[in-house]
Amino acid sequence: MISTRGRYALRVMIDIAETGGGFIPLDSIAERQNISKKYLERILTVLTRGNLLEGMRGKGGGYRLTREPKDYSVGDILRLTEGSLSPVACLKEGAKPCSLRSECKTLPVWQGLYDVMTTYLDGVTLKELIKEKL
Amino acid sequence: MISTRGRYALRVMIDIAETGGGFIPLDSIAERQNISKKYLERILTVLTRGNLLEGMRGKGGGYRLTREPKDYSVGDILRLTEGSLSPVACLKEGAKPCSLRSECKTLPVWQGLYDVMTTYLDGVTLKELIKEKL
DNA sequence: CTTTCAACATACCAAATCGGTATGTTATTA
DNA sequence: TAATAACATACCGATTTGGTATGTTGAAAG
Repeated sequence: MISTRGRYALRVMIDIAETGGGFIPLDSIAERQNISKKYLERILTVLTRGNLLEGMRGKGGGYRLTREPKDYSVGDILRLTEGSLSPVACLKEGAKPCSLRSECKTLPVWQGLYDVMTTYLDGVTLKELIKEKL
Repeated sequence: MISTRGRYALRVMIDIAETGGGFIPLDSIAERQNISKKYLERILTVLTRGNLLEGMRGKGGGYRLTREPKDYSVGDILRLTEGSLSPVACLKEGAKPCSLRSECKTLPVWQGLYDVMTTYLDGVTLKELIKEKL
């Protein structure tokens, strides 16, 4: 349902948020989180392209947040890495409108499910998930 | 996320609930719902094995509900056909307990998501989805 | 008692997705 | 110019998904 891409992405965002304000190299994230470097690289690429992270090359480079932890919702992170949070294809943004839409008896169920999911996930921010620095 | 198996299953349950109290043959369901007969057969097998439906062979046979529409929740139907409603593997019933469970910062998120989903889906019954017979 | 109807049981298949790896290029700093 | 580390592509095996084919069993009608 939520694949490792999204789950790893969330863990990585928490990791970076906790580790500090500077650029964090991929290698150290992979080590702490116990994720294959190459696989993690693909996930970080998505996060960077989506402007949730900023990448910096060369020595002293790495990744850092582009905003404050309180300004990331879990929904933001998952929507980007998973593609969509829609539980069914017909509710995905950009899906071809179903011809039976008006008479579909199941649509309200999916819409309702979609709503409770997004409300919940958009309500949790990174800030609430990181360990406060003492 | 929710595959056609679960979506079809829900449509079929609504169909059977609306069509009446007798045995409804697969062929007529497939026709009304525009689903391939052979694929539908597999879904109905799951629903029958899970005791959500009762099958009857031979002429005059077909499928019928084993309970009243108000006693089926959407969650029941989807849990059976989709296997689980858990959004992540580590929360599936019977999953090997994650060794990092106590320190996992993302687990509460998944648990919370799981909770809002099941609360919602278990709160919607078949009865609310069928067209009242006038 | 045999034909017909319709559920039940297996096995197979193509395409897509998932999780992961390999190889190489570009930009930054020491 | 050498080391570092992000960026870019392309490939791969295993699993899941959606679907089909073939045949068997049981119940009712004739």
